[in-house]
Amino acid sequence: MKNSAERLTEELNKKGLRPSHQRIKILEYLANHPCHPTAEQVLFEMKKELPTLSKSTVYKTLNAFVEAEMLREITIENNEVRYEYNLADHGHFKCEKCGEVYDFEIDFDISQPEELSGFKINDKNIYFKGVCKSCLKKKQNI
Amino acid sequence: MKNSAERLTEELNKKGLRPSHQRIKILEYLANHPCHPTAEQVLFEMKKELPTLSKSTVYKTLNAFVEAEMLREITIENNEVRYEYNLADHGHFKCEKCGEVYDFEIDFDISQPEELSGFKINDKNIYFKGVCKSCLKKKQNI
DNA sequence: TATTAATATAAACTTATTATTAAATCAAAC
DNA sequence: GTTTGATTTAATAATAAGTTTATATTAATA
Repeated sequence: MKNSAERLTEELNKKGLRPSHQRIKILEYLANHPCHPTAEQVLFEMKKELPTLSKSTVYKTLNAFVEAEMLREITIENNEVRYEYNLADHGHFKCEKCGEVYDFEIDFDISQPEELSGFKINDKNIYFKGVCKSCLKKKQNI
Repeated sequence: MKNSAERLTEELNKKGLRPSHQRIKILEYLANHPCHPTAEQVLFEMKKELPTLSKSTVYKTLNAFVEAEMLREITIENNEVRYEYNLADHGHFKCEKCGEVYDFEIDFDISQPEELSGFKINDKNIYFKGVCKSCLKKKQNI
């Protein structure tokens, strides 16, 4: 575990968030897995460790983390918000077959487009869609 | 009008869509305005010309146009789908103040990222968020 | 321990989208 | 021009899914 509960507790304290058991566990999960779960997926996953975890706690916790800039919200599809711990600029690829989201490195220091001169840019997003290697492989084996 | 009703009628016929009055008007609107409306905004706008236009017609029409690859769906926020006639690759900027969406040119021929080698890419999207020039100007005048 | 904040539970809400069905429109044949 | 059949539209209701709220309970801090 790169991110120990101790370190994450400290991180929560720094942000003025009381380090409850649930918050530490949820943050630990996101910090130590390169995943991009929806709120629903976080709930499903964390129920294994925290059987009493509730939907409202997950939503409140994730929103609090985004507010505190500990997590990043990503929008690829119009019907789901995903969360990730990785705050560094990078692109996302979503597989149309399996739904998995992959990270990829890409140069975000694109020169500011002429059309946006005088604009204040707060957030840059790049996402691709298609079929991932693993799903392409499956298809061939049919 | 760059795109006459006649030309659009032909386009609809080519795609196998009966060129109804509503379809022509909606397509005409999108083809001649560089806008990125939601279904709701299309309804609101077109009601001026087509007072009896209904929600279901707008949704069906827009979906049919996307299906026929006459319009492109764009997802920036998780709670709204926007539509545009411009099928060429370009980026989008959404202003967090006024909600307006702007187009900008950007090089999409980025070399395929290493992490995506072996992946099939069907769709590339780039969107920025921030505050547009016009809203920045307003702020200064307060 | 007292105080304050966070969680669990269930229910309610919000809102984009779709289904349904009757009426209207259109194309084509008569 | 009229009839016929199929497609499209209008209007309403229903769906569906993610998200939020109310409240009682529990946990964390001072």
